[in-house]
Amino acid sequence: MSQPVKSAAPDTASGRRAAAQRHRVRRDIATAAMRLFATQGYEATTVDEIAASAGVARRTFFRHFRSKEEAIFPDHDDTLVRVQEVLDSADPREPPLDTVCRGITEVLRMYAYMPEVSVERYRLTREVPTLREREIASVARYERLFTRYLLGHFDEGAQRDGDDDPLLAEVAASAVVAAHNHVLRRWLRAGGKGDVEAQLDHAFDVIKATLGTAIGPGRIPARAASAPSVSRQGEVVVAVARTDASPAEIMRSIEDALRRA
Amino acid sequence: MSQPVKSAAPDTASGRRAAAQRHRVRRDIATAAMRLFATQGYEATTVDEIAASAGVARRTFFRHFRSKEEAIFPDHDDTLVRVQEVLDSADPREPPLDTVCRGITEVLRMYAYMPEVSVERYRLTREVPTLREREIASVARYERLFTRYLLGHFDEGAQRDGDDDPLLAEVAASAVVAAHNHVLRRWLRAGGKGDVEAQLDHAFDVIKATLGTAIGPGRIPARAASAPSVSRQGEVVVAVARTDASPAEIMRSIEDALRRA
DNA sequence: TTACCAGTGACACCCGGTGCCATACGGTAA
DNA sequence: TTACCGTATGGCACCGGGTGTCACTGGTAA
Repeated sequence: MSQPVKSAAPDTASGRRAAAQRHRVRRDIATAAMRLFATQGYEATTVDEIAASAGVARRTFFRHFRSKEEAIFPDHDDTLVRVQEVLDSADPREPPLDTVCRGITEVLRMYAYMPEVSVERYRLTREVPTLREREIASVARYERLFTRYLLGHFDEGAQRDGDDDPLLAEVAASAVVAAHNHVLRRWLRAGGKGDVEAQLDHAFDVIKATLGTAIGPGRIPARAASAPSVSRQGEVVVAVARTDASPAEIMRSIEDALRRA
Repeated sequence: MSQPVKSAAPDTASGRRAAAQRHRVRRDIATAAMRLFATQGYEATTVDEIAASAGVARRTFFRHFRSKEEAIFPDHDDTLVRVQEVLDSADPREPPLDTVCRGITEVLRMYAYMPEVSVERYRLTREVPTLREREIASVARYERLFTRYLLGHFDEGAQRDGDDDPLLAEVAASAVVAAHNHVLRRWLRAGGKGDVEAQLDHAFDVIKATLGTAIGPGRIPARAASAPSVSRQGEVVVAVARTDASPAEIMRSIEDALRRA
Protein backbone atom coordinates (compact mmCIF):
# COMPACT_ATOMS: atom_id res chain seq x y z
CA MET A 1 0.00 0.00 0.00
CA SER A 2 2.82 2.31 -0.64
CA GLN A 3 4.84 1.59 -3.74
CA PRO A 4 4.52 -0.26 -7.03
CA VAL A 5 2.31 -3.01 -5.70
CA LYS A 6 1.87 -4.29 -9.18
CA SER A 7 0.05 -7.47 -8.32
CA ALA A 8 -3.34 -6.48 -7.03
CA ALA A 9 -3.89 -9.15 -4.40
CA PRO A 10 -2.14 -12.49 -4.84
CA ASP A 11 -4.12 -14.07 -2.07
CA THR A 12 -2.31 -17.36 -2.09
CA ALA A 13 -0.16 -18.86 0.64
CA SER A 14 2.98 -17.90 -1.22
CA GLY A 15 1.67 -14.51 -2.09
CA ARG A 16 0.91 -13.70 1.50
CA ARG A 17 4.31 -14.85 2.64
CA ALA A 18 5.99 -12.76 -0.03
CA ALA A 19 3.98 -9.76 1.09
CA ALA A 20 5.01 -10.34 4.68
CA GLN A 21 8.63 -10.57 3.60
CA ARG A 22 8.30 -7.39 1.65
CA HIS A 23 6.76 -5.65 4.58
CA ARG A 24 9.61 -6.77 6.82
CA VAL A 25 12.23 -5.36 4.50
CA ARG A 26 10.36 -2.10 4.34
CA ARG A 27 10.22 -1.91 8.09
CA ASP A 28 13.91 -2.70 8.41
CA ILE A 29 14.78 0.09 6.03
CA ALA A 30 12.52 2.52 7.85
CA THR A 31 14.05 1.75 11.24
CA ALA A 32 17.56 1.98 9.85
CA ALA A 33 16.70 5.33 8.30
CA MET A 34 15.17 6.60 11.52
CA ARG A 35 18.20 5.57 13.49
CA LEU A 36 20.59 7.30 11.15
CA PHE A 37 18.47 10.43 10.95
CA ALA A 38 18.33 10.61 14.73
CA THR A 39 22.07 10.28 15.12
CA GLN A 40 23.50 12.10 12.11
CA GLY A 41 20.64 14.36 11.14
CA TYR A 42 18.40 14.12 8.12
CA GLU A 43 20.34 15.93 5.44
CA ALA A 44 23.67 14.51 6.53
CA THR A 45 22.35 11.02 5.94
CA THR A 46 22.46 9.78 2.38
CA VAL A 47 20.25 7.13 0.91
CA ASP A 48 23.32 5.01 0.28
CA GLU A 49 24.05 4.98 3.98
CA ILE A 50 20.50 3.98 4.83
CA ALA A 51 20.54 1.19 2.29
CA ALA A 52 23.89 -0.06 3.50
CA SER A 53 22.75 0.10 7.10
CA ALA A 54 19.66 -1.92 6.23
CA GLY A 55 21.73 -4.37 4.23
CA VAL A 56 20.08 -3.69 0.89
CA ALA A 57 21.05 -1.98 -2.32
CA ARG A 58 20.39 1.66 -2.92
CA ARG A 59 18.00 0.74 -5.69
CA THR A 60 16.02 -1.44 -3.34
CA PHE A 61 15.49 1.49 -1.04
CA PHE A 62 13.69 3.34 -3.77
CA ARG A 63 11.60 0.29 -4.53
CA HIS A 64 10.16 0.51 -1.04
CA PHE A 65 10.01 4.26 -0.63
CA ARG A 66 9.22 6.80 -3.25
CA SER A 67 11.65 9.22 -1.68
CA LYS A 68 14.01 9.73 1.18
CA GLU A 69 11.34 11.71 2.98
CA GLU A 70 8.85 8.91 2.82
CA ALA A 71 11.18 6.73 4.85
CA ILE A 72 10.54 8.97 7.83
CA PHE A 73 6.75 9.02 7.36
CA PRO A 74 6.12 5.42 6.32
CA ASP A 75 2.57 5.25 7.62
CA HIS A 76 0.79 8.20 6.11
CA ASP A 77 -0.28 6.36 2.99
CA ASP A 78 -1.78 3.48 4.91
CA THR A 79 -3.42 5.81 7.35
CA LEU A 80 -4.92 7.79 4.54
CA VAL A 81 -6.77 4.77 3.20
CA ARG A 82 -7.82 3.76 6.70
CA VAL A 83 -9.30 7.19 7.21
CA GLN A 84 -11.10 6.91 3.92
CA GLU A 85 -12.50 3.58 5.06
CA VAL A 86 -13.74 5.14 8.25
CA LEU A 87 -15.58 7.73 6.22
CA ASP A 88 -16.95 5.20 3.76
CA SER A 89 -18.25 2.84 6.39
CA ALA A 90 -19.83 5.48 8.60
CA ASP A 91 -23.37 5.07 9.80
CA PRO A 92 -25.39 7.51 7.69
CA ARG A 93 -27.18 8.61 10.83
CA GLU A 94 -23.98 9.75 12.45
CA PRO A 95 -23.41 13.50 12.30
CA PRO A 96 -20.86 14.07 9.54
CA LEU A 97 -18.71 16.20 11.76
CA ASP A 98 -18.46 13.33 14.21
CA THR A 99 -17.48 10.98 11.43
CA VAL A 100 -14.72 13.31 10.40
CA CYS A 101 -13.56 13.54 13.98
CA ARG A 102 -13.33 9.76 14.09
CA GLY A 103 -11.35 9.96 10.91
CA ILE A 104 -8.71 12.31 12.24
CA THR A 105 -8.57 10.26 15.41
CA GLU A 106 -7.25 7.48 13.26
CA VAL A 107 -4.36 9.73 12.31
CA LEU A 108 -3.66 10.62 15.89
CA ARG A 109 -3.57 6.95 16.79
CA MET A 110 -0.90 6.42 14.18
CA TYR A 111 1.30 8.87 16.03
CA ALA A 112 0.35 7.60 19.45
CA TYR A 113 1.14 4.03 18.50
CA MET A 114 4.87 4.62 18.78
CA PRO A 115 5.37 7.63 21.02
CA GLU A 116 9.17 7.61 21.09
CA VAL A 117 9.46 7.44 17.33
CA SER A 118 6.90 10.17 16.90
CA VAL A 119 8.68 12.43 19.35
CA GLU A 120 12.01 11.94 17.64
CA ARG A 121 10.44 12.52 14.27
CA TYR A 122 8.87 15.69 15.58
CA ARG A 123 12.29 16.91 16.61
CA LEU A 124 13.52 16.31 13.09
CA THR A 125 10.56 17.90 11.37
CA ARG A 126 11.03 21.03 13.41
CA GLU A 127 14.56 21.60 12.20
CA VAL A 128 14.42 20.29 8.65
CA PRO A 129 12.27 22.47 6.39
CA THR A 130 11.85 19.73 3.83
CA LEU A 131 10.31 17.42 6.38
CA ARG A 132 8.13 20.20 7.72
CA GLU A 133 6.66 20.81 4.31
CA ARG A 134 6.24 17.14 3.76
CA GLU A 135 4.25 16.67 6.93
CA ILE A 136 2.11 19.70 6.21
CA ALA A 137 1.33 18.27 2.81
CA SER A 138 0.41 14.94 4.34
CA VAL A 139 -2.02 16.52 6.75
CA ALA A 140 -3.48 18.52 3.89
CA ARG A 141 -4.41 15.26 2.21
CA TYR A 142 -6.50 14.26 5.20
CA GLU A 143 -8.12 17.64 5.22
CA ARG A 144 -9.03 17.24 1.60
CA LEU A 145 -10.74 13.95 2.36
CA PHE A 146 -12.74 15.56 5.11
CA THR A 147 -13.78 18.54 3.04
CA ARG A 148 -15.13 16.30 0.33
CA TYR A 149 -16.88 14.09 2.80
CA LEU A 150 -18.59 16.98 4.55
CA LEU A 151 -19.56 18.51 1.27
CA GLY A 152 -21.12 15.24 0.22
CA HIS A 153 -23.08 14.90 3.44
CA PHE A 154 -24.77 18.19 3.72
CA ASP A 155 -28.32 18.34 4.75
CA GLU A 156 -29.80 16.87 1.61
CA GLY A 157 -33.33 17.21 2.82
CA ALA A 158 -33.54 20.89 3.52
CA GLN A 159 -34.40 23.22 0.71
CA ARG A 160 -32.00 26.08 1.08
CA ASP A 161 -29.55 27.81 -1.13
CA GLY A 162 -26.27 26.22 -0.18
CA ASP A 163 -24.00 28.75 -1.77
CA ASP A 164 -21.75 28.72 1.20
CA ASP A 165 -21.76 24.98 1.71
CA PRO A 166 -18.34 24.38 0.18
CA LEU A 167 -16.91 27.14 2.28
CA LEU A 168 -18.39 25.78 5.47
CA ALA A 169 -17.24 22.29 4.62
CA GLU A 170 -13.73 23.55 4.13
CA VAL A 171 -13.76 25.57 7.31
CA ALA A 172 -15.12 22.69 9.34
CA ALA A 173 -12.57 20.27 7.92
CA SER A 174 -9.75 22.67 8.61
CA ALA A 175 -11.01 23.20 12.13
CA VAL A 176 -10.95 19.49 12.84
CA VAL A 177 -7.48 19.20 11.40
CA ALA A 178 -6.33 22.25 13.35
CA ALA A 179 -7.60 20.65 16.52
CA HIS A 180 -5.70 17.50 15.71
CA ASN A 181 -2.54 19.42 14.92
CA HIS A 182 -2.75 21.39 18.10
CA VAL A 183 -3.32 18.43 20.37
CA LEU A 184 -0.71 16.35 18.61
CA ARG A 185 1.99 18.99 18.79
CA ARG A 186 1.32 19.71 22.40
CA TRP A 187 1.55 16.03 23.18
CA LEU A 188 4.77 15.68 21.19
CA ARG A 189 6.33 18.68 22.88
CA ALA A 190 5.46 17.08 26.19
CA GLY A 191 7.48 14.05 25.16
CA GLY A 192 4.59 11.85 24.18
CA LYS A 193 3.29 11.43 27.70
CA GLY A 194 -0.36 11.41 28.63
CA ASP A 195 -3.63 10.42 27.07
CA VAL A 196 -3.63 12.16 23.72
CA GLU A 197 -6.87 10.73 22.59
CA ALA A 198 -8.71 12.16 25.55
CA GLN A 199 -7.14 15.52 24.85
CA LEU A 200 -8.28 15.30 21.27
CA ASP A 201 -11.80 14.52 22.37
CA HIS A 202 -11.80 17.62 24.51
CA ALA A 203 -10.59 19.65 21.56
CA PHE A 204 -13.46 18.20 19.56
CA ASP A 205 -15.86 19.43 22.18
CA VAL A 206 -14.40 22.88 21.94
CA ILE A 207 -14.58 23.13 18.19
CA LYS A 208 -18.01 21.61 18.06
CA ALA A 209 -19.17 24.29 20.44
CA THR A 210 -17.41 26.86 18.30
CA LEU A 211 -18.80 25.62 15.04
CA GLY A 212 -22.05 24.60 16.60
CA THR A 213 -23.79 27.63 15.29
CA ALA A 214 -23.38 27.03 11.62
CA ILE A 215 -22.61 23.38 11.64
CA GLY A 216 -25.21 21.80 13.74
CA PRO A 217 -24.95 18.66 15.79
CA GLY A 218 -26.61 16.79 12.96
CA ARG A 219 -26.44 17.89 9.39
CA ILE A 220 -24.70 21.01 8.29
CA PRO A 221 -26.84 24.02 7.51
CA ALA A 222 -25.20 26.48 5.19
CA ARG A 223 -25.52 29.94 6.56
CA ALA A 224 -27.09 31.01 9.71
CA ALA A 225 -30.36 30.07 8.12
CA SER A 226 -32.89 32.72 7.38
CA ALA A 227 -34.53 31.77 10.62
CA PRO A 228 -32.48 32.98 13.55
CA SER A 229 -30.74 30.27 15.46
CA VAL A 230 -30.09 30.26 19.15
CA SER A 231 -28.03 27.74 20.99
CA ARG A 232 -26.97 27.25 24.52
CA GLN A 233 -23.35 26.22 24.78
CA GLY A 234 -21.95 25.66 28.18
CA GLU A 235 -22.20 28.83 30.12
CA VAL A 236 -23.13 31.04 27.26
CA VAL A 237 -26.07 31.51 25.03
CA VAL A 238 -25.45 32.51 21.48
CA ALA A 239 -27.85 33.97 19.05
CA VAL A 240 -27.15 34.35 15.37
CA ALA A 241 -29.48 35.88 12.90
CA ARG A 242 -29.45 37.56 9.56
CA THR A 243 -29.78 41.28 9.89
CA ASP A 244 -32.58 41.18 7.36
CA ALA A 245 -34.63 38.94 9.59
CA SER A 246 -37.30 40.79 11.44
CA PRO A 247 -36.09 42.06 14.81
CA ALA A 248 -39.26 40.79 16.43
CA GLU A 249 -38.60 37.33 15.15
CA ILE A 250 -35.07 37.40 16.44
CA MET A 251 -36.16 38.57 19.85
CA ARG A 252 -38.75 35.87 20.07
CA SER A 253 -36.26 33.14 19.24
CA ILE A 254 -33.83 34.33 21.82
CA GLU A 255 -36.48 34.62 24.46
CA ASP A 256 -37.49 31.05 23.80
CA ALA A 257 -33.92 29.87 24.05
CA LEU A 258 -33.38 31.67 27.31
CA ARG A 259 -36.45 30.13 28.73
CA ARG A 260 -35.26 26.69 27.80
CA ALA A 261 -31.80 27.33 29.19
CA MET B 1 13.81 40.19 0.02
CA SER B 2 14.15 36.68 -1.12
CA GLN B 3 17.69 35.40 -1.41
CA PRO B 4 21.10 36.19 0.00
CA VAL B 5 20.46 39.88 0.45
CA LYS B 6 23.77 40.21 2.16
CA SER B 7 23.86 43.97 2.22
CA ALA B 8 21.13 45.09 4.55
CA ALA B 9 20.11 48.34 2.91
CA PRO B 10 22.66 50.18 0.82
CA ASP B 11 20.54 53.25 0.52
CA THR B 12 22.76 55.09 -1.88
CA ALA B 13 22.03 56.05 -5.45
CA SER B 14 24.17 53.23 -6.72
CA GLY B 15 22.78 50.80 -4.23
CA ARG B 16 19.25 51.54 -5.28
CA ARG B 17 20.08 51.21 -8.92
CA ALA B 18 21.84 47.91 -8.31
CA ALA B 19 18.81 46.68 -6.40
CA ALA B 20 16.53 47.72 -9.23
CA GLN B 21 18.75 45.92 -11.68
CA ARG B 22 18.74 42.84 -9.53
CA HIS B 23 14.99 42.95 -9.30
CA ARG B 24 14.68 43.22 -13.06
CA VAL B 25 16.82 40.17 -13.64
CA ARG B 26 14.79 38.25 -11.15
CA ARG B 27 11.60 39.24 -12.88
CA ASP B 28 13.00 38.30 -16.28
CA ILE B 29 13.93 34.87 -15.04
CA ALA B 30 10.54 34.37 -13.46
CA THR B 31 8.67 35.30 -16.62
CA ALA B 32 10.92 33.12 -18.73
CA ALA B 33 10.32 30.24 -16.35
CA MET B 34 6.59 30.79 -16.37
CA ARG B 35 6.50 30.86 -20.13
CA LEU B 36 8.45 27.62 -20.44
CA PHE B 37 6.42 25.90 -17.76
CA ALA B 38 3.22 26.88 -19.48
CA THR B 39 4.33 25.57 -22.85
CA GLN B 40 6.46 22.54 -22.00
CA GLY B 41 5.19 21.65 -18.57
CA TYR B 42 6.98 22.02 -15.26
CA GLU B 43 8.99 18.83 -15.02
CA ALA B 44 9.93 18.84 -18.68
CA THR B 45 11.57 22.21 -18.25
CA THR B 46 15.10 22.20 -16.88
CA VAL B 47 16.75 25.01 -15.03
CA ASP B 48 19.32 25.22 -17.80
CA GLU B 49 16.58 25.97 -20.27
CA ILE B 50 15.12 28.66 -18.06
CA ALA B 51 18.49 30.27 -17.55
CA ALA B 52 19.27 30.15 -21.25
CA SER B 53 15.87 31.56 -22.09
CA ALA B 54 16.42 34.41 -19.65
CA GLY B 55 19.92 34.98 -21.00
CA VAL B 56 21.73 34.21 -17.77
CA ALA B 57 23.90 31.42 -16.46
CA ARG B 58 22.47 28.46 -14.64
CA ARG B 59 24.27 29.54 -11.51
CA THR B 60 22.68 32.94 -11.69
CA PHE B 61 19.26 31.37 -11.65
CA PHE B 62 19.98 29.84 -8.28
CA ARG B 63 21.29 33.14 -7.02
CA HIS B 64 17.85 34.61 -7.55
CA PHE B 65 15.73 31.62 -6.62
CA ARG B 66 16.41 29.09 -3.96
CA SER B 67 14.86 26.40 -6.09
CA LYS B 68 13.13 25.71 -9.34
CA GLU B 69 9.80 25.78 -7.52
CA GLU B 70 10.38 29.25 -6.17
CA ALA B 71 10.55 30.58 -9.70
CA ILE B 72 6.87 29.86 -10.06
CA PHE B 73 5.93 31.40 -6.72
CA PRO B 74 8.21 34.42 -6.68
CA ASP B 75 6.03 36.58 -4.47
CA HIS B 76 5.28 34.49 -1.42
CA ASP B 77 8.31 35.64 0.51
CA ASP B 78 7.57 39.30 -0.03
CA THR B 79 3.93 38.79 0.72
CA LEU B 80 4.79 37.03 3.93
CA VAL B 81 6.65 40.04 5.26
CA ARG B 82 3.91 42.38 4.07
CA VAL B 83 1.38 40.33 5.97
CA GLN B 84 3.59 40.47 9.03
CA GLU B 85 3.73 44.23 8.66
CA VAL B 86 -0.04 44.41 8.48
CA LEU B 87 -0.22 42.51 11.75
CA ASP B 88 2.49 44.56 13.41
CA SER B 89 1.01 47.89 12.48
CA ALA B 90 -2.56 47.05 13.37
CA ASP B 91 -4.57 49.38 15.52
CA PRO B 92 -4.69 47.69 18.92
CA ARG B 93 -8.39 48.47 19.10
CA GLU B 94 -9.12 46.50 15.97
CA PRO B 95 -10.54 43.05 16.64
CA PRO B 96 -7.66 40.60 16.13
CA LEU B 97 -9.74 38.44 13.86
CA ASP B 98 -10.32 41.44 11.60
CA THR B 99 -6.63 42.14 11.56
CA VAL B 100 -5.93 38.61 10.49
CA CYS B 101 -8.55 38.90 7.79
CA ARG B 102 -6.81 41.98 6.48
CA GLY B 103 -3.62 40.00 6.54
CA ILE B 104 -4.89 37.18 4.37
CA THR B 105 -6.48 39.73 2.08
CA GLU B 106 -2.97 40.85 1.33
CA VAL B 107 -2.26 37.36 0.08
CA LEU B 108 -5.35 37.30 -2.06
CA ARG B 109 -4.36 40.59 -3.61
CA MET B 110 -1.05 39.08 -4.62
CA TYR B 111 -2.93 36.52 -6.68
CA ALA B 112 -5.46 39.00 -7.97
CA TYR B 113 -2.76 41.36 -9.14
CA MET B 114 -1.97 39.22 -12.17
CA PRO B 115 -5.03 37.10 -12.85
CA GLU B 116 -3.76 35.38 -16.01
CA VAL B 117 -0.53 34.35 -14.40
CA SER B 118 -2.34 33.09 -11.33
CA VAL B 119 -4.75 31.07 -13.40
CA GLU B 120 -1.99 29.49 -15.40
CA ARG B 121 -0.04 28.75 -12.25
CA TYR B 122 -3.13 27.18 -10.76
CA ARG B 123 -3.36 24.87 -13.74
CA LEU B 124 0.21 23.80 -13.14
CA THR B 125 -0.15 23.33 -9.42
CA ARG B 126 -3.11 21.07 -9.98
CA GLU B 127 -1.15 18.63 -12.08
CA VAL B 128 2.30 18.79 -10.54
CA PRO B 129 2.37 17.30 -7.02
CA THR B 130 5.58 19.07 -6.14
CA LEU B 131 4.04 22.45 -6.80
CA ARG B 132 0.91 21.48 -4.93
CA GLU B 133 2.88 20.68 -1.82
CA ARG B 134 4.90 23.80 -2.23
CA GLU B 135 1.86 26.01 -2.33
CA ILE B 136 0.29 24.27 0.62
CA ALA B 137 3.45 24.84 2.59
CA SER B 138 3.43 28.50 1.65
CA VAL B 139 -0.08 28.99 2.86
CA ALA B 140 0.80 27.19 6.05
CA ARG B 141 3.38 29.87 6.74
CA TYR B 142 0.70 32.53 6.67
CA GLU B 143 -1.46 30.46 8.93
CA ARG B 144 1.37 30.18 11.40
CA LEU B 145 1.69 33.96 11.49
CA PHE B 146 -1.99 34.30 12.19
CA THR B 147 -2.05 31.70 14.92
CA ARG B 148 0.72 33.43 16.76
CA TYR B 149 -0.86 36.82 16.31
CA LEU B 150 -4.21 35.68 17.62
CA LEU B 151 -2.58 33.93 20.52
CA GLY B 152 -0.73 37.09 21.40
CA HIS B 153 -3.85 39.22 21.25
CA PHE B 154 -6.21 37.34 23.43
CA ASP B 155 -8.24 39.26 25.87
CA GLU B 156 -5.42 40.20 28.21
CA GLY B 157 -7.65 41.99 30.64
CA ALA B 158 -10.05 39.29 31.59
CA GLN B 159 -9.13 36.89 34.32
CA ARG B 160 -10.11 33.55 32.96
CA ASP B 161 -8.50 30.21 32.53
CA GLY B 162 -7.42 30.25 28.90
CA ASP B 163 -6.48 26.61 28.59
CA ASP B 164 -8.11 26.41 25.22
CA ASP B 165 -6.78 29.68 23.90
CA PRO B 166 -4.06 28.17 21.74
CA LEU B 167 -6.54 25.77 20.30
CA LEU B 168 -9.01 28.50 19.50
CA ALA B 169 -6.30 30.64 17.99
CA GLU B 170 -5.25 27.81 15.75
CA VAL B 171 -8.79 27.01 14.73
CA ALA B 172 -9.56 30.64 13.98
CA ALA B 173 -6.40 31.08 11.95
CA SER B 174 -7.10 27.95 9.98
CA ALA B 175 -10.65 29.09 9.36
CA VAL B 176 -9.49 32.37 7.92
CA VAL B 177 -6.99 30.59 5.74
CA ALA B 178 -9.58 28.06 4.67
CA ALA B 179 -11.88 30.89 3.66
CA HIS B 180 -9.10 32.42 1.63
CA ASN B 181 -8.25 29.13 -0.02
CA HIS B 182 -11.82 28.47 -0.91
CA VAL B 183 -12.50 31.86 -2.41
CA LEU B 184 -9.20 31.90 -4.24
CA ARG B 185 -9.63 28.48 -5.79
CA ARG B 186 -13.16 29.21 -6.88
CA TRP B 187 -12.00 32.42 -8.48
CA LEU B 188 -9.10 30.67 -10.21
CA ARG B 189 -11.34 27.90 -11.52
CA ALA B 190 -13.60 30.59 -12.91
CA GLY B 191 -10.66 31.90 -14.90
CA GLY B 192 -9.81 34.82 -12.67
CA LYS B 193 -12.95 36.77 -13.49
CA GLY B 194 -14.97 38.73 -10.96
CA ASP B 195 -14.35 40.63 -7.78
CA VAL B 196 -12.43 38.22 -5.59
CA GLU B 197 -11.96 40.59 -2.77
CA ALA B 198 -15.68 41.08 -2.37
CA GLN B 199 -16.13 37.34 -2.36
CA LEU B 200 -13.50 37.04 0.31
CA ASP B 201 -15.26 39.64 2.41
CA HIS B 202 -18.41 37.62 2.19
CA ALA B 203 -16.54 34.53 3.26
CA PHE B 204 -15.22 36.51 6.23
CA ASP B 205 -18.79 37.34 7.19
CA VAL B 206 -19.66 33.68 7.11
CA ILE B 207 -16.78 32.50 9.22
CA LYS B 208 -17.14 35.35 11.65
CA ALA B 209 -20.70 34.28 12.16
CA THR B 210 -19.52 30.71 12.53
CA LEU B 211 -16.75 31.51 14.96
CA GLY B 212 -18.62 34.33 16.58
CA THR B 213 -19.37 32.25 19.57
CA ALA B 214 -15.93 31.61 20.88
CA ILE B 215 -14.01 34.33 19.15
CA GLY B 216 -15.81 37.49 19.84
CA PRO B 217 -16.05 40.63 17.77
CA GLY B 218 -13.39 42.37 19.81
CA ARG B 219 -10.77 40.60 21.74
CA ILE B 220 -11.00 36.91 21.89
CA PRO B 221 -12.80 35.88 25.01
CA ALA B 222 -12.49 32.25 25.87
CA ARG B 223 -15.95 32.46 27.18
CA ALA B 224 -18.34 35.34 27.08
CA ALA B 225 -17.85 38.26 29.34
CA SER B 226 -20.34 38.83 32.07
CA ALA B 227 -21.98 41.61 30.17
CA PRO B 228 -23.79 40.41 27.07
CA SER B 229 -22.17 41.46 23.85
CA VAL B 230 -23.88 42.01 20.57
CA SER B 231 -22.18 42.72 17.31
CA ARG B 232 -23.18 43.20 13.78
CA GLN B 233 -20.87 41.40 11.41
CA GLY B 234 -21.65 41.74 7.77
CA GLU B 235 -24.91 40.03 7.07
CA VAL B 236 -25.44 38.60 10.45
CA VAL B 237 -25.86 39.76 13.95
CA VAL B 238 -24.30 37.76 16.71
CA ALA B 239 -25.25 37.97 20.33
CA VAL B 240 -23.27 36.38 23.10
CA ALA B 241 -24.24 36.37 26.72
CA ARG B 242 -23.67 34.36 29.84
CA THR B 243 -26.65 32.28 30.74
CA ASP B 244 -26.51 33.65 34.24
CA ALA B 245 -27.01 37.19 33.07
CA SER B 246 -30.51 38.36 33.52
CA PRO B 247 -32.67 37.53 30.51
CA ALA B 248 -34.09 41.01 30.54
CA GLU B 249 -30.61 42.48 30.32
CA ILE B 250 -29.74 40.26 27.43
CA MET B 251 -32.88 41.14 25.57
CA ARG B 252 -32.29 44.82 26.06
CA SER B 253 -28.72 44.60 24.71
CA ILE B 254 -29.84 42.75 21.66
CA GLU B 255 -32.65 45.12 21.01
CA ASP B 256 -30.26 48.03 21.15
CA ALA B 257 -27.90 46.33 18.78
CA LEU B 258 -30.63 45.56 16.32
CA ARG B 259 -31.74 49.15 16.40
CA ARG B 260 -28.23 50.31 15.64
CA ALA B 261 -27.80 47.81 12.84
C1' DT C 1 44.43 55.89 -11.09
C1' DT C 2 43.69 52.43 -7.38
C1' DA C 3 40.99 49.73 -4.26
C1' DC C 4 36.74 47.82 -3.60
C1' DC C 5 32.50 45.21 -4.13
C1' DA C 6 28.39 43.11 -5.88
C1' DG C 7 26.78 40.41 -9.53
C1' DT C 8 28.02 37.18 -12.82
C1' DG C 9 29.79 33.07 -15.59
C1' DA C 10 31.96 28.72 -15.67
C1' DC C 11 33.32 24.51 -13.74
C1' DA C 12 33.31 20.65 -10.59
C1' DC C 13 30.88 18.10 -7.42
C1' DC C 14 27.18 15.89 -4.43
C1' DC C 15 23.15 13.40 -4.19
C1' DG C 16 18.21 12.21 -4.87
C1' DG C 17 15.62 9.76 -8.17
C1' DT C 18 14.78 6.71 -12.58
C1' DG C 19 15.39 3.31 -16.41
C1' DC C 20 17.33 -0.78 -17.62
C1' DC C 21 19.12 -5.35 -17.53
C1' DA C 22 20.96 -9.41 -15.52
C1' DT C 23 20.39 -12.49 -11.75
C1' DA C 24 18.78 -15.18 -7.90
C1' DC C 25 15.01 -17.07 -5.18
C1' DG C 26 10.80 -19.60 -4.88
C1' DG C 27 6.57 -21.81 -6.45
C1' DT C 28 4.09 -24.33 -9.99
C1' DA C 29 3.10 -27.38 -13.77
C1' DA C 30 4.79 -31.17 -16.55
C1' DT D 1 13.34 -33.86 -11.17
C1' DT D 2 13.19 -30.43 -14.69
C1' DA D 3 11.53 -26.60 -17.10
C1' DC D 4 8.96 -22.45 -16.65
C1' DC D 5 7.65 -18.04 -14.63
C1' DG D 6 6.85 -14.10 -11.61
C1' DT D 7 8.90 -11.27 -8.19
C1' DA D 8 12.48 -9.01 -5.50
C1' DT D 9 16.93 -7.72 -5.86
C1' DG D 10 21.66 -5.75 -7.23
C1' DG D 11 24.36 -3.08 -10.10
C1' DC D 12 24.94 0.39 -13.42
C1' DA D 13 24.40 4.45 -16.14
C1' DC D 14 22.10 8.59 -16.50
C1' DC D 15 19.34 12.86 -15.57
C1' DG D 16 18.78 16.97 -13.20
C1' DG D 17 18.38 19.99 -9.05
C1' DG D 18 21.29 22.32 -5.89
C1' DT D 19 26.01 24.05 -3.86
C1' DG D 20 30.90 25.58 -3.36
C1' DT D 21 34.50 27.94 -5.50
C1' DC D 22 37.15 30.92 -8.28
C1' DA D 23 38.04 34.20 -11.72
C1' DC D 24 36.14 38.10 -14.20
C1' DT D 25 33.56 42.28 -15.01
C1' DG D 26 31.71 46.91 -14.42
C1' DG D 27 30.65 50.61 -11.63
C1' DT D 28 31.73 53.30 -7.31
C1' DA D 29 34.24 55.60 -3.67
C1' DA D 30 38.72 57.40 -2.23
